[in-house]
Amino acid sequence: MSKEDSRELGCEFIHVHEDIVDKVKEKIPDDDNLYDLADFFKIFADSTRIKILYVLLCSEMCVCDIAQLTNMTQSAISHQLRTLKQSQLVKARREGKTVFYSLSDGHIKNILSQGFEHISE
Amino acid sequence: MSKEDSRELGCEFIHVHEDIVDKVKEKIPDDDNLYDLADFFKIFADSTRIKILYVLLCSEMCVCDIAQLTNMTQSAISHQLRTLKQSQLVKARREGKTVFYSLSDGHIKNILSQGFEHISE
DNA sequence: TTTACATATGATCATTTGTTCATATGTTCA
DNA sequence: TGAACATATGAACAAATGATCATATGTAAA
Repeated sequence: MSKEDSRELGCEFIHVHEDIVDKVKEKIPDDDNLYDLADFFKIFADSTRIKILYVLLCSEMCVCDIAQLTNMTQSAISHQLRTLKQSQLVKARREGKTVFYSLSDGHIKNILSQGFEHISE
Repeated sequence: MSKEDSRELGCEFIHVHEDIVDKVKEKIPDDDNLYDLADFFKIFADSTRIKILYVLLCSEMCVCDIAQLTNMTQSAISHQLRTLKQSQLVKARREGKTVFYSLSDGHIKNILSQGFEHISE
């Protein structure tokens, strides 16, 4: 590797431990997986959605119940439920005029709990 | 409760199960906690940051190494490391000109793993 | 103390995201 | 069928976010 190349590459550490860097490179997940992972965490990255999930943890519920419990507009909740449904964290069941939403994934409680443990430290 | 009130409140379910709704209300975490929780998940809601964390999972590393491993600008990485440091997920150690970053929290691996399990289903 | 390098940071810009408003769809009951 | 209600949705807007660029800070060696 010429001296010009090494300048372009950046700090000296790269050259000293180039082999280590190469090994680490292999351990990084594919870009597709990383995007999916980020998208997954994005779902929990909004307090309204977290509230909805907490509410549904207790019992299935209709849209306007959730809206009331969370002090949010029916529209806002409906939009977020759509997001949650697309992410398959939530499922819907129609009963006459009302639509009941419930969790469609048993791990949600664990994920929220683990997050909670973290911020409580 | 008058008929006018009930109309304002929304769907009929509210009235039928008002007691249940009240109980659920008690189980929702405080708003402060919800915001903190959302902020916590926000950290993992970006693929660049996840990449950085994966890299640091293997070994401590300097900024430009991370930049090279992630195919990102030194500046972009530095900005994100700042975020991660403020969230106390990462700590820095200076050695001469270079600054070595490393994970400051042992749970990060678990959190990423749990997320990964999820998207692999 | 000047030079070179590693990192940090402020400003800017484009993109994404969440809410609101108005309105559409779907369902029940008179 | 039409009125009333529950939910869904598209458009618009404001706020948040992440990358880039230029430049500043900090450190070591000549």
